Amino acid sequence: MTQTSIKIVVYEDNPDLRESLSVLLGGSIGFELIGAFVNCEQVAKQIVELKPDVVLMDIDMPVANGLKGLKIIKQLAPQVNVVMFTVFEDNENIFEAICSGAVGYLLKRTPPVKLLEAIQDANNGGAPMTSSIARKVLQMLPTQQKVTENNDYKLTERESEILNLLVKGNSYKMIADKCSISIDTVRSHIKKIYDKLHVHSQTEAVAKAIHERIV
Amino acid sequence: MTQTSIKIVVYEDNPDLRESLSVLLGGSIGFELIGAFVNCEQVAKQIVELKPDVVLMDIDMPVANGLKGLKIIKQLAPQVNVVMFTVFEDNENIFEAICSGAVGYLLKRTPPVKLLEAIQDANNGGAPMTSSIARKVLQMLPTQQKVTENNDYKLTERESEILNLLVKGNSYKMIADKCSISIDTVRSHIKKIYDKLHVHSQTEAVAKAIHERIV
DNA sequence: AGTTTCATCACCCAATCATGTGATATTACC
DNA sequence: GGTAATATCACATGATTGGGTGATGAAACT
Repeated sequence: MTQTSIKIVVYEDNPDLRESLSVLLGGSIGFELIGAFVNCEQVAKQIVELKPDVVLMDIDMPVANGLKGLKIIKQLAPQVNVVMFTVFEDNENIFEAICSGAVGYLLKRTPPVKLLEAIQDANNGGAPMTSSIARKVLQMLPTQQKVTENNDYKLTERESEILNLLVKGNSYKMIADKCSISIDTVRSHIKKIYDKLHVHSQTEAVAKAIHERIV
Repeated sequence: MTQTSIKIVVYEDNPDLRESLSVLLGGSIGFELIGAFVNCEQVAKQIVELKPDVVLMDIDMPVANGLKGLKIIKQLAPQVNVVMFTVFEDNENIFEAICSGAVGYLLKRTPPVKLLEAIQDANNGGAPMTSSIARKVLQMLPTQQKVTENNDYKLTERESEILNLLVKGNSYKMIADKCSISIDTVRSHIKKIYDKLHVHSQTEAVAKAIHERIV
C-alpha cells in the first residue's frame, strides 16, 4: 500500500519548543509538519485549509487556548485526531480534553521518540497517553463500588424486572402484559418497590434507579 | 531505597501459557511469581494468604472466570493491582473489567518485554493498556458531542427548568409552587416538552433526560 | 404592521397512578 | 407444623397525569 506522510499541525506558544518540534517532525520520515501556530485564534480557518491528520495542541496559550481550539476543531472536522501536549497533569484539564474529543494526552517531558510514536499511534486509531494519565482516565469511569451499593435496597428479582420496565417508559398496563400478570399485581409490586426505595412516584423511582445504577 | 520484587499471582487456565508466564516471571529480576492458578474458584483465600502486588488475570476460564475473580479481589483487597490478560477486545468485557476496578488491560499477543513493563507500570500506579484499548475506554466517557446533541431538542429555558424539577421527582403541583405559576401552565409546558422529546409520560421523559444528559 | 416564539392561564375528560386493605398459593427455612 | 418471604390477584377511592382546544400579553424578528 502507498505510505504517505502523516500531516501534522502544531499549536504551541513557546517559540523554542515550536522550533524544536519543527526540526523533529521535519527531519523524520513519515511525518510532515504543515503548520505551526502560536495560538488558536485562527484555528477554524487553518484546519479547514490545511486538513491535517493529527494536531498537536498545547493547552496554555495566550488569547485562545488549546481546549477552546480543540472544541472548535471537533465541531468543524471531527475526524482530525487531536493530541494534547501540555505540562498540566490535573484531572480537570484531562477530563475536559478527553470529553471534548482529544484522542491523546501527552506531557511535555515526553522524549522525542515517544512523541513520534504517539503521533503515529493517534493517526492509526490509538489513544496515546502516559499510563499515569490512563489511570486518571479510568478513575473517571463509573466504578463497581457504586454498583455494589445499590442492591442494598434488596429488591426481589421480580421487583427489579418491573423497575426496569418502568425505567424504559412502560405503563402499568404494558408491564402487566409483558410479565403476563394482572395489573393489580403490577400495582402491588410497585408499591413494594416504592417502599424499598423510599419514593412515592414513578418519576422519583426512575430517577433513583438510573442515578444509583440499580438498573 | 530498598528494591523488593513485585509479587505476582497469575490466573490462567491454559497450562502452556501458564508455564510460559512462570518461566518469564521466574527468570526476570524484580519479579516474583508467588502463585499460578487455573481459575478463580479459590481466589478469596489465595489473595488473602499470598498478598500479591499485582494479579495477572485471564478472563475466559472454566468454573470461575476472571471478571468474577476481579470483583472478589476488589472487595477483599482493593489495593491489589489487577491487570486483565485476555484475547477479548470487545467493549463489553473491557467496560466491565474497568468498572470493576482493573487497572490494566492487555491482550495475550503482548510481547514478553512489554508484559514485564506493564506489570511494573501497574505496580507503580500506572494503567497499562494498548492504545487501541485506551481509545475504547475514551469512548466510554461522556463526550462533548453528546453534550451538544441534546440541546437539539431545543427546549426553552423554562421548559428545561421544569424538566429538571420533574427529574428530581416533583409533581405538577410542586413545580407550580416552586415556579410560582399555575398548575395549568406547568401542564402546558410539560405537554410541549413531551412533544419535543417525543415521549408520552413523565417516566419516559425522565429516563430520556437523564440518559441523554439533557439535565 | 404582521408573524413567530414564549410564557402564561383555563376548562374538560378519560386514563393512569398512589395508597390502603385483604386474600391465596408456593416456597423455603426452623 | 409454624413462620416468613414472595408472587399473585381483587376492590375501592381520590389524586395525578396526558391530551385536546383555545386565549392573552410580551418580546423578537421581518
